Amino acid sequence: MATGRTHRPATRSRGIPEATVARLPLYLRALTALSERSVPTVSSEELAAAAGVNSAKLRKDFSYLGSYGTRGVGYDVEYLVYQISRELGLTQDWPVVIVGIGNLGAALANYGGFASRGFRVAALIDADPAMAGKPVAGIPVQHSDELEKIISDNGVSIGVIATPAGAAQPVCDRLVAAGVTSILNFAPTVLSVPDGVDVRKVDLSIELQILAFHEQRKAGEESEADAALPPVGAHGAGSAAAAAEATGSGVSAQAPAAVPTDAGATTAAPAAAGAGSGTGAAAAASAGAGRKGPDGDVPAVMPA
Amino acid sequence: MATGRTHRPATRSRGIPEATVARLPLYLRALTALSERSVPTVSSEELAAAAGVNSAKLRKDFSYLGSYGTRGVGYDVEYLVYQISRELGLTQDWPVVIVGIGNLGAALANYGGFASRGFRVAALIDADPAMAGKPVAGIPVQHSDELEKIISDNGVSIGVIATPAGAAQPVCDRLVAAGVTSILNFAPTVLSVPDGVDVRKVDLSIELQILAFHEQRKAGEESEADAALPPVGAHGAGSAAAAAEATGSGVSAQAPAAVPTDAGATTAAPAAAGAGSGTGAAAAASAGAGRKGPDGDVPAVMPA
DNA sequence: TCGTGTGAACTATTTCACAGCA
DNA sequence: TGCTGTGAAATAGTTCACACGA
Repeated sequence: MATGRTHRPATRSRGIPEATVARLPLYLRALTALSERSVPTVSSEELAAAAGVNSAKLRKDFSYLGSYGTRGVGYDVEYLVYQISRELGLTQDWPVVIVGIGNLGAALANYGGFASRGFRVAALIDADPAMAGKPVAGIPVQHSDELEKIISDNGVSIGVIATPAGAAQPVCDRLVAAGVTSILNFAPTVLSVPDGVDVRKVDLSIELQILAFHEQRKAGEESEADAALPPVGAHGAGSAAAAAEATGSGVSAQAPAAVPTDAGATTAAPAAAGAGSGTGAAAAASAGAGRKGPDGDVPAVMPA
Repeated sequence: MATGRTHRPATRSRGIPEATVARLPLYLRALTALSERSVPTVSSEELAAAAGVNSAKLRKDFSYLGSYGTRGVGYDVEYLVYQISRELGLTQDWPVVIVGIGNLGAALANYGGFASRGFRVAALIDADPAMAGKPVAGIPVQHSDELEKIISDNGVSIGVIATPAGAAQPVCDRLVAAGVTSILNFAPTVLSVPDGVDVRKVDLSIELQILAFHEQRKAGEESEADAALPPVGAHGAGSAAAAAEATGSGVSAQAPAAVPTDAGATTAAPAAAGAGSGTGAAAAASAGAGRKGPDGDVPAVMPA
């Protein structure tokens, strides 16, 4: 593998920035809501507000798709819904399989937004024989032995992994071998996939940790300097609407802004520890002496 | 606020970039795994592989935390686990409440990684009286009437919303009013919160749509002159994919790289359509005339 | 007159590449 | 000798601000 350092001619894709692609679903949702209310047109300002972004960004995003608006007026809701749907590939049907029908898998299977927008749950797969045949969300669970057959029979190219961490990689490998080229991973593991396969991950634990980081900062700031922000006792600021005004003002800064959900995707972890491990138990000697750390104790952070 | 464009002394936070913060949990997980295997030290190369990033990025990330490595050797696993945990604020206990104990809420409550790493499920809350008292994951569900009391009694500052979309904003408002300053939202809605409150969202539908976008690109590249795309009687613009160009045959490129999970957070949608709606059924007249689109019909994209 | 579309400026993030320490 | 730590260069993404068309 190695070879060049994966320079890659850079973000191919017709040129729509990833950041923009990630926001299209947001716009689409807001537009769909407007459409349902039969609103004929929206301005970038209004739509941006509904989608939770600022209008300049929205206009820039749309500019990558083409010129679908009308100066002095705004955007035609229906037309834009169509254009974005098409751009996202939602005008076609995407059969998906969900592997791992535990609590989470069942929740995903029942998730309404799943069926809408072109996604169709082609099958629910679980390794537990006892689950086989049991209907979840109206769909009978199938045993994982069938995985390959299901994938090819249905032309599935998107797989959702909701298995325990340990089973994720093996399942992923099988999915990929069977032809899946896009994976949504809910298991707390870094998946290694061949080039050309996309992986996106959703990780509760990571999200919480990011929140904790900011939460900790807030707490520290209280006493430090600016008091304004977190108003004592309970109750958070009141200003809710305040921010309104649009653009400027509010903003707020400490907004998480944009944080990668990431996706080791494609490139994927190359060597990924792979070998090694052989070490096995051994080294009960515990870890390093008290390195620079004045504290040898070390925390806890119990593993999952 | 208004004043300068919210310059804010800049990202307060000691200066650790958001992108880095978002990766710390990843490193932590990899390190914890190594720690369990009693591996004493790791090089940036190894750890990076395990975390699914490249070593340069990892070293740069760590450099924001301080100089915790040893040249020529690597990083002391235990020590690094501690440092990152501390940085993320995981050395303290974070009580969290999960609101909305449906399929998803139950899955979250049962999620192991939840309890670990300093997070503790302080309470499960649901609006359905029938749920009250029923234990989920060993914790009895409490009625939402108790929400405020639970928040303050337990000093909860992090809330998880797993309710249906419609209930999300009201629940969010109550959580915030009760003192919660960090919210993890699983409901497919843009939450509006006051300044100082962080919101992160996890949205299955959005992730799938992003995958679909890339999947579509892959399909189109295969045959270059897209054929499979949506014929659709309507369809305004022509060229659709076409442009693709394909650049590097090797495809690859379309790696999602880093895409924001985002978080409208803070600023949040101000006006957000709010009112309106009253329109109700009315306007069956359908939307605007056939604007530039030669197609008045418009697609489907059924709403959720 | 109003709001889109967009070049340009600015900010954030990633990658390079190499000096320097254990 | 090997690997960290980090300026500097290269990219990516956001925001500004304003010309232009309906």
